[in-house]
Amino acid sequence: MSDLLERLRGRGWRMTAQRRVVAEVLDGDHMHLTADEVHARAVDKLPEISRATVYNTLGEMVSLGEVIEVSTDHRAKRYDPNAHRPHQHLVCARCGAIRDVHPAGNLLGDLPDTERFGFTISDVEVTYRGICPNCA
Amino acid sequence: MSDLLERLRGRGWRMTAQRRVVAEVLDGDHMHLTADEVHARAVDKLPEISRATVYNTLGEMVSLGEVIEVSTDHRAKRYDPNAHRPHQHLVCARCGAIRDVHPAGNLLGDLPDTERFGFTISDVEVTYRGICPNCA
DNA sequence: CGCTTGACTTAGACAGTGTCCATTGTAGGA
DNA sequence: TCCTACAATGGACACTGTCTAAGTCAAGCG
Repeated sequence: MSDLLERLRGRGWRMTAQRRVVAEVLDGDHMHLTADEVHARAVDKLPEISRATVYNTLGEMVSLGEVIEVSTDHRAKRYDPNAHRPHQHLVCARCGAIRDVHPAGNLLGDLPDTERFGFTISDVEVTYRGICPNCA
Repeated sequence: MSDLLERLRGRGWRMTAQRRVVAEVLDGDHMHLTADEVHARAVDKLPEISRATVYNTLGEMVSLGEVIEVSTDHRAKRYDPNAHRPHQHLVCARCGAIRDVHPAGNLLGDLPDTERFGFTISDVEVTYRGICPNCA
């Protein structure tokens, strides 16, 4: 049922009820939750789970590369379990809705050598902003 | 001396000592200060300026499109007075150094219609991440 | 199967960043 | 110069995230 959980188990993660619940919440149908939203949903399944545990667990998942941290608004980080298909984000400036998108071009290649200032570039993060159909 | 100040004056901004100081800080040592850093520098010039005023003033400058809000790390917002030449940012993953860069391609065009989900897209924000020469 | 141990969880205090509000001050026009 | 609307003040508050000390438990081992 939970791919995410499978992969984590395979990495020698000690499996606890708390971690299972966090993984389930992320893997469920809700995308791009904040840490506190994850915590709220986790509490529904496991009332005594603490905020710190959710933060720790999310942080570990990010370190393991199983989850991506996104900050599209300038507020709380959001967690995106879709870490295995590279993608970018499209955000509604009005309601904050977020969609995963897959740009065509070679984003890394768009930056000429003369604009790299000796940096070794490893990653490009793109956020498209606009107004979604509902808000238009 | 201060283009920024000129432009703001031209928009009918009520000119106060506080706003002048904030504009000078941004236009001076320029480059990607956080709000609290701006406040610290402003206090050097005008000791009684309050934190709230700096936050308000920066917010107004952003609304007027004279300054851009950047959040490259996932911590404090930074303020970029270089709002009139469209540009993106290159960030060192280790030391946090930030450089303005000017990518070649048509970033907006990179997103095919089929990936727009009915959004009216108005803006693209790109952050290149890597390691700077000093940290390498 | 029960022990042992070190990793995990907990609750709550704390820190950083940003916002709000009631009050006081003041820029700029009449 | 005086008025008034707009701006600044400062301190409380809210949100997000981190840390710590103490208790708990998963999982390997005998």
